[in-house]
Amino acid sequence: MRSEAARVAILQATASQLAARGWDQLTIEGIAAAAKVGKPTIYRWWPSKSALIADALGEGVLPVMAAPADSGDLRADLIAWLDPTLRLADDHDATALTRYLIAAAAEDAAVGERLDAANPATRLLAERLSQAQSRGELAASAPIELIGDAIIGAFVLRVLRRATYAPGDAAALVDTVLAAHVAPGAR
Amino acid sequence: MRSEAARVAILQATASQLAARGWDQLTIEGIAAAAKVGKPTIYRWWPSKSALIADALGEGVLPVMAAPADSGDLRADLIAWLDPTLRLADDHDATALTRYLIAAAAEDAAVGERLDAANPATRLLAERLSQAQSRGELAASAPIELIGDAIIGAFVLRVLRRATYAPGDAAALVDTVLAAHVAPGAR
Amino acid sequence: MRSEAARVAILQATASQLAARGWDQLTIEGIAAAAKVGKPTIYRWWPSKSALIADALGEGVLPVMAAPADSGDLRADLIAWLDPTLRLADDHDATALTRYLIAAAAEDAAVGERLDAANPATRLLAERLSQAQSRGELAASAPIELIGDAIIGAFVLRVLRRATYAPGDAAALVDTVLAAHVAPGAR
Amino acid sequence: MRSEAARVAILQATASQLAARGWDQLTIEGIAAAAKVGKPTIYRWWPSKSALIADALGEGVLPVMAAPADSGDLRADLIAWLDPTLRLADDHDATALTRYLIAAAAEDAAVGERLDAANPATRLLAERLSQAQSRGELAASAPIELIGDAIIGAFVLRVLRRATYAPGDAAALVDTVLAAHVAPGAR
DNA sequence: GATTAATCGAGACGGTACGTCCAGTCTTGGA
DNA sequence: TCCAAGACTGGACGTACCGTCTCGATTAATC
Repeated sequence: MRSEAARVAILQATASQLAARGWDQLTIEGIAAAAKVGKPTIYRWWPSKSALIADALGEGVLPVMAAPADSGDLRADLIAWLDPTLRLADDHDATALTRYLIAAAAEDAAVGERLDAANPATRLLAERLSQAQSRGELAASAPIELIGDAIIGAFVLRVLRRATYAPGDAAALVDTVLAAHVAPGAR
Repeated sequence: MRSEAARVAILQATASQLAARGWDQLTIEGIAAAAKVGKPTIYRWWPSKSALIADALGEGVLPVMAAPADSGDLRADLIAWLDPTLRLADDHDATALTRYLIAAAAEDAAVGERLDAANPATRLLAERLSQAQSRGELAASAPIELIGDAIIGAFVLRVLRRATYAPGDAAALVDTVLAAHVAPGAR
Repeated sequence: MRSEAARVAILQATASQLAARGWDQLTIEGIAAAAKVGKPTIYRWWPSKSALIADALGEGVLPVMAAPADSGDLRADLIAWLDPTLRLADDHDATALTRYLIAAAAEDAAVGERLDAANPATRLLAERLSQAQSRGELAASAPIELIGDAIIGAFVLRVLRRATYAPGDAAALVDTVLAAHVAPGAR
Repeated sequence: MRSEAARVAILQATASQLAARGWDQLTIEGIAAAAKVGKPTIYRWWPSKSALIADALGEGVLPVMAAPADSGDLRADLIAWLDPTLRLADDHDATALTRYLIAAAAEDAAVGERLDAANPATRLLAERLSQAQSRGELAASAPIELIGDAIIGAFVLRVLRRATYAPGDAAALVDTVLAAHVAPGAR
């Protein structure tokens, strides 16, 4: 019978080890030791490091990004949400976990899909956009998913590039991607 | 005196091993064997796997993406350039190298920077956009770099997500990102 | 729980590799391969090559020298035992293992002690001498250990020097060392 | 033309490195560095570590044992010479070089022969014995070489065994080996 | 006294083995 | 009965030396 306590301990250990040491340095042995569990217990239930991370993502053990606020002004909300995020990307330690997850996603399809499904950023952004759409703030024809991809993709790229932050970046990005779809009378 | 033959053989072996086995499975030992070189020769000159890849990128040993054509119609050119790329992203084998490079970039800052600098996609796209700008096809105020980030970032995200291709994706993405900046009379 | 099979295989591989290749050429890697064992298994239980040899000596895996016969005539028995041994010392291949063990003993105290304790030559010679002593063939005051050291030491020296054998050497050595201690009426 | 300065520096470095680190840890690279000489300069003139040591022995760069005194009383002289030597053998650091040379001799025939030829102990002991013989202190029939082998062999064995010193050992050994050959009226 | 050939130092090369870490499998003993 | 603990085979790690090889720089002997 599978021990729930062990399962949780393992996923939490996975998360903390990933945050602390990175994808490459993440070892099953280390996770087992941190979770006070035998290695075979891990191998019994998960086939690989990636599967562990995919599961840890699903479990919400890995940290979470806040949702954009909903003040009624989509543009302002998105900028307010994006700006500190881009600023944070300057700090390579703060984005370390992001990068580790990107690496994991690049290596393993399951992590990629799970990361996408579990990632609050993607989901919450989509929700905010579709809210705006239902209110008429955004054109009905606006391709919500693509807009999300463009914004988050640009963020990912900046993280990978270790880009430096400049004030106005967030506004420029939001405007670039959003401008074409703002409903005529919305402003 | 450093042996140029060894240097080239090592970088080429790095590229071919990376393409064949992926970032995680990439071993210095394997590279050394493939390059018919002693391990210490590699360690003498490169501190890590990442440094090898960064160098291989600089050397142009890793494959290259074509430039968008310049027919005079920016939108059409970008779509023609982007569409097959997105379609290709359906094929997980074809994008494997892309994903390996993303993983490497996520793990190592040097690779990230080099990948950005050496990546023809980023550069060529920027050139095409700035050409369009100088012709008045694109608004003078258009943030070329951000537009590039949004497009390529969306592509990266789809590769990570193993998204499936749908006809029209390329056009939608280009329109989303570009629409706000097309010069008034340009269409 | 330690694997007995692995332990024995490793000690036997050590012995055969030592005999075949010598102390200097003895590699842990080679032993591991010959014993079909992982290197870490060796390092888990033995800190060094020397410790392996010391253990192999204790296990009796390394070859053994016959005891001197006991015909009642000490001098004749010792000569009969020593003569073929000295003759053999002419053959550098036959004494190779002896030399390897000397080298190992010189490098490592544990091997030295174990070699002394496990070496049947020392022990059997001492037993034969003390038998002779209890029978009155040898003076009660005879320093058995020193006599043993002198005989075996001379042998070791000849092996190191790659001395050539001459008939009568054995008798001369036995007489030199023993004469002073033969009990007056024993002959 | 061969550089004499380099030759001497190399042999001295060999000697000091051997004394300092032992036979096993003796590296050509270390010798070259200590002698401020390129490795090929060593390989040009000596085929192996052993050859270096054999040469260093011939050069007298390696330390030397004193001759037994000649007071006219052979037994007393030998004991006086042997006793401090055996006592010294208790100190494992002091005998380290002896053991290293034994190891080298065991591994390499050339060193064995050279060690024997160059070793003052063997030679000086033989000289002292033959002096005693010519004076009639020792029987004309005494096998000088064997007596030497027995004494020095016993010493070597004690060094290998890391035996502890007991007062009287020297006297007992000398008596054991010598008693049979002291000329009747000599005492 | 200049030229030329040998030898020098330095150190990179292809390799082998080192001793370590971790992977993933298997076995055992205690809960 | 299940699981922690941990030993097992195996393979890659990054390092130390091996013995060989090119390099220029420096001598030493010949011309």
